[in-house]
Amino acid sequence: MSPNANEHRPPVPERSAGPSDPSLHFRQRHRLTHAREFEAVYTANVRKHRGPVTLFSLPNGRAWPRLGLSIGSRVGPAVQRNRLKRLLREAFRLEQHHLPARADGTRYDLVITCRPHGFWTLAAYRKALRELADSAHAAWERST
RNA sequence: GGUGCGGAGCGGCGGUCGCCGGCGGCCUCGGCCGUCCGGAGGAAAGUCCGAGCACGACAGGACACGGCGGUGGGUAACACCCACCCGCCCGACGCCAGCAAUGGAUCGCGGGCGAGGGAAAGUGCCACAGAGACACAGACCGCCGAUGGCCGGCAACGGCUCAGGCAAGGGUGAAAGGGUGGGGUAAGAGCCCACCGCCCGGUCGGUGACGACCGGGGCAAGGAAAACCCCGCCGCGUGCAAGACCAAGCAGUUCCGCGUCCGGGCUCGUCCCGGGCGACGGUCGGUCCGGCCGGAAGGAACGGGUAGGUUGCUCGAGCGACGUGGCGACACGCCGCCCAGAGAAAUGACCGCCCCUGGCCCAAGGCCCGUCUCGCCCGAGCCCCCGUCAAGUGGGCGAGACUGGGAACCAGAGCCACGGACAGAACUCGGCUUACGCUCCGCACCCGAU
RNA sequence: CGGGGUGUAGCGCAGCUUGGUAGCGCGUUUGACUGGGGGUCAAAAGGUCGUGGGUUCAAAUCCCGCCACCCCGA
Repeated sequence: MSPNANEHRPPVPERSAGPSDPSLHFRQRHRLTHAREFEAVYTANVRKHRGPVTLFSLPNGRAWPRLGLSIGSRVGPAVQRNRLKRLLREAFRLEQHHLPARADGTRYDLVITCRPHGFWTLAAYRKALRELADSAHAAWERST
């Protein structure tokens, strides 16, 4: 959508998404569905920024990561908000097995918030998601 | 080809990875699987009206408050839609004037707009300007001064404008109290007359708004009700986070659940602490005996609000053909169809080919410009000529010719690129309003060719 | 989902009820006082009254639509 989206997208080699990989589902269990789960992630207060995108993180004690999205009405009208959430969900779905895991194999709950911006491409969101999750993981490893 | 009205569609095909709901399987009962089925709109938007539905309140009526307002119809209903009436505006086909370009007027015609009841029920308002602003009004500039008065004159009459008469003209203003023409008069005036307008009454036509005609009235009755108001009609409140159900737990309420003896204490209550006996409850136990435990700790019943789950939740004033009735909105009949139901919120991502659009480039062509020729129209501004006419320059339109020029525009084999409107269901419908690009279809009218 | 409010000069606000002149404070500009600044005094400039329609002779004001922002309730 933005002409300068290429600045955020050095040509990342697409990771192979063939049948050799584990499943790329995005089911109900991959989502945060209650306000108290969002509150828990917010109170942990581990957040990383990249441009207009902010990521909150909290270990969830499960074998899979979970995603929560909080896209306010300031981002745009409903069509644009829906498009942004679809892009972020797709990025999470494709990257879910490359996101960091703790030593015991458990993963993190992630909450993503955005400020208004000209939308990026899917590859740019995948790269941002991976790097932000790694950065948050490093912060948790230091604190424990 | 153009204009107007109405309707339909929204990129297509293939592949890979996914999402929501349904159905069907499998099992470790919570998940997994399926060459299975369905999956955004005309505005889903704004939330401006009208309803359904749900709960609460409610005998009936009146007041208050709010909304609506030509007439008739449509509808579940409406501030919506249809038809008609009235008023206003535009056009110029017909009309008039002009040699013509063109201009003018008002009806018929065509198109558009209108929140369009009542201002002789009442209250208030109409700034500034103006003499006067709603009062059977108003003498600023004006007009007259017939009649009466004064002066002059024998008189006819003349003068003064003192009394007074006048709403025709000027001027002010958004608006000055019917209009035009004639008579009349001292000057004037619906004072009188004709026509037009207005009001009242009647007849006829129409369901009606209203219209036509006839008769009467000399005109009294300004604007504004999207100022208050009056009249008529309509209207209970809250809204799916309405509301209903389920399990668990909690606050709370009610009921049940110790009598007796001895000792001690004090704030002397039939209170507190300790002990014995008996009953009661629980527990061990198949049962009894018995043991252990219990004494305001518990048990039973009722039971919110919030959070959770289920439901409300999509078969409905439904959609699509066809037929009938109606000018139409629409109604009826019959046949066929099932078409999203989430709940931190689904319909997406990527790749390839094609379609549309945009840009680059460009041969011929269309096209444009120029020159020449021909035809038609305008008419006296300029130049020239002239006694005038005529002709020429000039302006406009059309046709043809050019091995003349141009590449902005049209079209286009090819290449490239991003772009593909407005916009996302949240209880459901009917409207309104606003945003919006392109394609296709139907009807009506106009122009050109055949 | 429902309800309410605001939009006027660069900034903050009056004026709207009862329609006819758009005003106040700060700021800006110019001049004077001062050697200069500040300050004071004097004068001036500056407004499609958010936007599009309607009613009216006349609209910031009355009515309707739209836009933007803010607040409240569940």
